[in-house]
Amino acid sequence: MSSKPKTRTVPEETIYSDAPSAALHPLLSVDTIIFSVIGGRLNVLLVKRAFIPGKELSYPFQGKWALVGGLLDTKRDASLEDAALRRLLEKTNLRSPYLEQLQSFGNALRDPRKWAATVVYFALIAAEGLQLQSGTSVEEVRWWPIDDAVKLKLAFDHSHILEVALHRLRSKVEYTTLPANLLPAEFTLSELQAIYEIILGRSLDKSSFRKRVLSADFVDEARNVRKGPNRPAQLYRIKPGRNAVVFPRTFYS
Amino acid sequence: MSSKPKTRTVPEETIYSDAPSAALHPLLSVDTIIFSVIGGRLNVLLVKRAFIPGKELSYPFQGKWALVGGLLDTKRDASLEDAALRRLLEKTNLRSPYLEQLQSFGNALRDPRKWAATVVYFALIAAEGLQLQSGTSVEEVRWWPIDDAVKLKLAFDHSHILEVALHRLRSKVEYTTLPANLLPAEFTLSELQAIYEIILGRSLDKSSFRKRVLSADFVDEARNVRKGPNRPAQLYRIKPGRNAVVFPRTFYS
DNA sequence: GGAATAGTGTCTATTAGACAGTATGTC
DNA sequence: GACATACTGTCTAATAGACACTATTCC
Repeated sequence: MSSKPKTRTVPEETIYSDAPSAALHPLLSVDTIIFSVIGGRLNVLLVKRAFIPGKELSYPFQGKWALVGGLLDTKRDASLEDAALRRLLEKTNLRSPYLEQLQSFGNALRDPRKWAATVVYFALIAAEGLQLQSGTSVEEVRWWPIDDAVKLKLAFDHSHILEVALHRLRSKVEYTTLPANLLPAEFTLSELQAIYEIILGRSLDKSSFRKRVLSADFVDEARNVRKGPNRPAQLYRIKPGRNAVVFPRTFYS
Repeated sequence: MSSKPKTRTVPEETIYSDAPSAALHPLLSVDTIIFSVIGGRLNVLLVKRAFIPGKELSYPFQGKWALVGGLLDTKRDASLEDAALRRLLEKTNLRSPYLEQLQSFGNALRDPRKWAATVVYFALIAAEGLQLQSGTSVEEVRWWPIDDAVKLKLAFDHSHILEVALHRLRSKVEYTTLPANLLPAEFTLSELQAIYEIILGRSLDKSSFRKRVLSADFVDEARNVRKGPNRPAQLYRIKPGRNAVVFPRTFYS
């Protein structure tokens, strides 16, 4: 996904701008919010910022929990999304199959060092069998149940960003098939329904849920069934290229 | 809305980063896409980049049409949104009552000078009675009918950005009350329906449209009526704080 | 009264939700 | 057969769309 930038770089002083001081660049970073459902609860992936004694001014919020991210590196990142994927991999050893852009945040005060902007991505992934691993400048990586995470005082304005992401997630659950990404490639409709119920925080009628999902035409029957101590359940998989279909209505009840 | 940044600025060389070359900053700009319905057609506001002889390298795409925007100025802009509003005012003399963030775009190749990212906002406004005025580095400002605008080769990746914005607009029209922002403060339901029909490119049933809008509870009856050579029409205004209500269903027909 | 647009009433088709009932596996 | 969960069928209520009808103004 990465490729070497090919731009000719014009020396900064010569870049024409109608602003008086274009050389006063802001910092630009990327952050990624990864959600997963683990043990029946919605979780978010956070990293604890390393302690680097003597660098408190230039590396703030030491020891604080934060979203996964970091400064953009124009030498190594071909695009914003590349940057987010690279940071995710570097800091947590995780590869996300896709990223959706949430929003950008930028102002003079969110970073104690200087004017800073961040482009935030988010993704839903199946947590099963993932190998997390603390990477660069990270003391610890772990999943936080969402109810605990929102009570933390995260680094920078990350608590605020998390709230925005949660709001977006909850609203998208109402009318899209996005949450299917929280499951492994093959899943049963009951498993999918459980995911919806966890995120929405209320139960849904089985019959309408199935009608809704099947008529949205975004899953294919898989070959196999899920065995258990009861009637086996048909497995489904997301149709290729359909990972966020929009339902024509929201859930009622 | 602007306030003076209060951050203490740490010299760049001392900013700790886990990236090897944090000093290689990308350019950060903001761009704004303003839509309006004029003469029964959807229009977008574009500016023509000035000719500045001898500055072709440092000020690219001279003479090309572009979205309204420019580099961020950390001295003058307290936030990304402030920056977008300031550029809009500077370059076109327009004040937008609100801005919605569309998306950010950033990669190594979209700007010939260097790695560049832009945070893009969009807004729908009522065009009537607006005084456009070409500002800084702008040779011309004007409304372009959308069908013509998409055929232009805009500066940078602005043609691509315009397509993304159009897609977002058309999809939001299906299930939100956003298009009401294209009308002046007071409007009739017939006028609102006409706006929806223009953007959707198809006609809607009057009865269902009215039921839908009124039951969404986002307009209040105004005092006045709109007079004409026929039965006068009730005027409505958007309820305070309700400028983008979501309908529980999309339009069918 | 005629023209024109505003606004309403009624019927139908669709469908979400409720909920009971049936199906199919394990033990 | 008991059980557990998968899956389906039927009824009801809500409502979007179609479309005809009425209302109110200017001329």
